[in-house]
Amino acid sequence: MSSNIAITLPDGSVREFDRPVTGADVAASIGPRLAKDALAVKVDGTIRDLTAPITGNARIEIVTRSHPDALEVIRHDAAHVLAEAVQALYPGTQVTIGPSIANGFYYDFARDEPFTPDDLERIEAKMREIVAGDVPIVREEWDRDQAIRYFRDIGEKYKAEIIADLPESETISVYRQGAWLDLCRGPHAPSTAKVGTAFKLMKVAGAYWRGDHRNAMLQRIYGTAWRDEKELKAYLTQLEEAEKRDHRRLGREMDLFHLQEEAAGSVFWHAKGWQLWRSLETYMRTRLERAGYIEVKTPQLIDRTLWEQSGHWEKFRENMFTVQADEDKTLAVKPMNCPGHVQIFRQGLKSYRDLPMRMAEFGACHRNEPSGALHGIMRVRAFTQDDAHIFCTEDQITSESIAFCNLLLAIYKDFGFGNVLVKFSDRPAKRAGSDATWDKAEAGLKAACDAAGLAYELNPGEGAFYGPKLEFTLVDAIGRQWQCGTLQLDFVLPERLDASYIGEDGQRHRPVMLHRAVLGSFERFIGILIEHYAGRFPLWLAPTQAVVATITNEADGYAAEVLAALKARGIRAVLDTRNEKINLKVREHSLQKVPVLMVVGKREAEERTVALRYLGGKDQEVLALDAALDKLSLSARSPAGDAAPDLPF
RNA sequence: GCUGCCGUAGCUCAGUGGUAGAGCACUCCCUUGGUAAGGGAGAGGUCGAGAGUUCAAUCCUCUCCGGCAGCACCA
Repeated sequence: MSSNIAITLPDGSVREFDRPVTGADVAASIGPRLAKDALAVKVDGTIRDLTAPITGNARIEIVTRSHPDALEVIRHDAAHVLAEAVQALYPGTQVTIGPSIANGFYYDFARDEPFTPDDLERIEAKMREIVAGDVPIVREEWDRDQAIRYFRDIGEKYKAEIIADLPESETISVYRQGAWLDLCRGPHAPSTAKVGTAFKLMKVAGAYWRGDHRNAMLQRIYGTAWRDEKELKAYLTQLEEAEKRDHRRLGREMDLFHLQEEAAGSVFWHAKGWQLWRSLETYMRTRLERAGYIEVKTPQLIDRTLWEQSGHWEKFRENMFTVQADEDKTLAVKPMNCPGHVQIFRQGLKSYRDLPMRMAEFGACHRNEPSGALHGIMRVRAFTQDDAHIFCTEDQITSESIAFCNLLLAIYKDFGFGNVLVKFSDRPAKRAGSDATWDKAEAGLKAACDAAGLAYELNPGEGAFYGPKLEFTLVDAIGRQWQCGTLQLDFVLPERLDASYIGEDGQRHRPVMLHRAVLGSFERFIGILIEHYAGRFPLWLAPTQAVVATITNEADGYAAEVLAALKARGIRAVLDTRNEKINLKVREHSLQKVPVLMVVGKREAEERTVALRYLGGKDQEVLALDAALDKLSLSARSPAGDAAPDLPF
């Protein structure tokens, strides 16, 4: 005990101790209440057990339930309690791993019998018993071989395997709660009671041992856990809210599209859904035109030989649909548009003066996705990309990347996606192209992010073999993340498919290809929009923008006039002259999420006005017909506008 | 693709070894009503497909198809 230990607390105050201390000691020195509430301690930014010795000067925070990191500890504890409960109820079940995750925790078990929903109830009840038992959770450090032997002897093959695979330097720690124990790195709260009561088992599902599909399938039990009942309830309510915006439900309720088993993975677009699509497509077309793109259309069916040349046949064969056209002729339905675009580029001699050539296609692609991957219209087998390939020189990579980032941000902003996350994947170990080229390409992408004010997360070594890439993830109205856009540099395909241009020097050169998409696919993006807006589309996107609803059939004539006037202004409106009360009409069109309701009765017919009611509002606004028309056509304008091109980039 | 669950009227769901029910929607009639469900009557189902067990299958068994959740996949 030669030197003192200085413990710095979050408020900046320093406490001196004359010997090694623990988080529990420090908490106790501050107050009994804190000592009681403590779950763990954060030492220089790392969460540790309260009993972990602190041997040197440190900044510490006592982690109580209100601490930002408390949930991490609570959920991890909950996972252990879950494992104990399961082994108590179902002897012979092997435990594997059980981490805390976003919103909760899970534990993977190896057991021949499947767990049923009834089992989950029993397990949860048992967990509550264990928590109520207030059993101390105690850390022990074991010898490696002894640990392997122990777990092997009690039949815990998976645990033994985990230990055997831990690096030699790793301390083998075990946490004991009562008679039960588990191999675990920790940290844990001092007692099972700290889990609290605000948890719930949610579902059981399969998961591969170590996430590898060649391994055994384990049973994963998911649970959620929170600081208190109020948080738990808020979370469950949020799940319900998310369910209400499910695009599959809204797609049906709003008559946008349907799916059926004879065409699994392909969408039947109904009139309203297709209107939505067309609005989006028109918008994108305007955007692309203004950004200097040309639009093309390439074949659905292309001979196998071209796919062999492009490399798809070798790398992507499994996901491709093929057609046996003749005995010796195999065609493939295109899974991507790039080879087709290169064919167009290759027609005629290209000059450096033609570059950059920005070639866009709303390309309908088919990929035979695994059945388990299909999900509503978000993950389908037939989809249309907002695809484009920019053929350019290496010198143009940076400016083209910047232009693309700006375009992408502007588009996302038009849908209210202000928060965009970027992942930057740089050169992988196995790659094509020279280091000098990669240097240029990576620098170009980085410059693009900087110029667009985008912070990016680095994904080292995760680039495609043919070039580095950016992936753009947007955050929707309820905080969920969707990866949509992408920008990939490609030095390989122009080579494989022999694309070239004549440079200033009169020699042939390889263009660089930038693969890029903003929406990703129309299907998926529309699905995201449905959920993001909860079906309440902004006026310019809403399939039906206005309904003219009559109160009495004495207003039918005038209502028809109003409808005609709306249509003349290009507003998508329908007439509701049914012999029904206005209450019913308001209700039904509100449920259909029509943005504007124009109610006309005897009074409006006489005064040539309309009573406007906006979706979600209770108030009505009575305007002269012309004023109402002006107002609506103004607010129904697409954000892309129809202004002159804002070139050049 | 893997594990588990599921498939009954347009939708949401009950139900039973002896060929089926509710609510909403739909159709018709009455009602002309001022901002989120007016009233009445009626019609509607090869119980996902195929095979098996059984005197008898929507129900039990198997296979297939599709859906849901998760895992794996997303070049």
